[in-house]
Amino acid sequence: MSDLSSGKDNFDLGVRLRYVRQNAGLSQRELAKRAGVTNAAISLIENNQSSPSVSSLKKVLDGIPMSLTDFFALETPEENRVFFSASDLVPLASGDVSFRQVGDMRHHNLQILHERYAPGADTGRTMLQHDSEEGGVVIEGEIELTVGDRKSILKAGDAYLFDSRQPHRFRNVGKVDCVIISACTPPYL
Amino acid sequence: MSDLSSGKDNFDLGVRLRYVRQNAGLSQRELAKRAGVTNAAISLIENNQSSPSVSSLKKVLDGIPMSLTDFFALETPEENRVFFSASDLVPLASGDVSFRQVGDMRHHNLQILHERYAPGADTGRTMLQHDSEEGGVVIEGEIELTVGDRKSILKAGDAYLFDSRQPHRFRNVGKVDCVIISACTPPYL
DNA sequence: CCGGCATGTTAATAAAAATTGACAGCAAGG
DNA sequence: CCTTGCTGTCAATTTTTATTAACATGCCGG
Repeated sequence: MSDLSSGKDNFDLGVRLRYVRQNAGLSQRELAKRAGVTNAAISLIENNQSSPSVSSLKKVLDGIPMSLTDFFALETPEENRVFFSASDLVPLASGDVSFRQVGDMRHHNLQILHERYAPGADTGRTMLQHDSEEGGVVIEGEIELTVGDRKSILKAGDAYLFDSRQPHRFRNVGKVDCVIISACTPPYL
Repeated sequence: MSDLSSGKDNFDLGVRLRYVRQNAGLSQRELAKRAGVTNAAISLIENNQSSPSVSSLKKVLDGIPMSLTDFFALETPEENRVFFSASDLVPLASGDVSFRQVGDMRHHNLQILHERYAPGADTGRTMLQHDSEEGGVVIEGEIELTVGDRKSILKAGDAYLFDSRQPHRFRNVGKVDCVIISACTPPYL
């Protein structure tokens, strides 16, 4: 029942593994076979329902193949990087809401995210609140944004900007995915 | 009874953890307290008698503190590094015989090691053999070196050079630690 | 429509790691 | 000498992870 991914670590092991596995074009079962583990183990890891031992993780990565160094280095892309291909964005979360980050917040004070909300996706009943300033532009779909006591439905081309200390919440009330490009400073997630 | 450190990975998680812990000036118990784990767990990990889950390892490193990225990045020092401080040498083994390597063999064909043999330490009854050429100079203490059917006791200032395909063995028959600076090409350990 | 075959997920069990609570070694100070 | 406090290690138990063997879903061809 525990959520092993919590910890504000900016590093979600499950999401990261799923990302590199899919990037390698492998199914859970196929990777499992190559790695010498079971598909169930990979499923549990990717959903953060278990935290693999380092030796297990090494076996799994050998099946991709990828080194432990490279796997954990994804947490910290190069310091002075300027250009990022789409596949270089760092996944911070996936599922109903997915966040993919540009660059490494260790070396920057501005966080740019590619966000995708599935229909019905919601940042949650408990409103978000953090000491930053954030804004963004809706690219596809629609999103219902609540900030303090104000609420609005934004469509493609609409934008927002507010002080993140105000309680806020994103909810996709539409029928298709909603894509947003957002920025936050200082970085939050 | 399994030796989790095997795997020719050039990366001994237990040795590495012990190294960074001692570098931080912490005892197993003190680190355990800061990390919120038990000293026994740290002992087992450092001796490669258990392979920590990633979440456990993260907790331990938080107590140092050190990030997972940095911990695993030690496996891969910078590619074009020229100068190394003593504390930058990469520990490959510790205990009765300790090996500390200069730089990263991923990018070099010459392996330089700082070796230390405790009194009685021995590379083992089964002779070493590998496809390299190796040599070294004794800095402190004495070492009994057997190569093929020849055997000699080398003292500080003495040196050796031979083809590693010949079976060989190092044994400290003295009463104090023996320190050797060695080189091997292509890299072996 | 169905059957076949792929996907990812999940409950029960086996295996492995973490904790608890010891133990032995060592150095400093009575 | 003994005590005190530190170090690291280890066996037995608890807790967590990995495997086994299901199950549900989705897609494609008949």
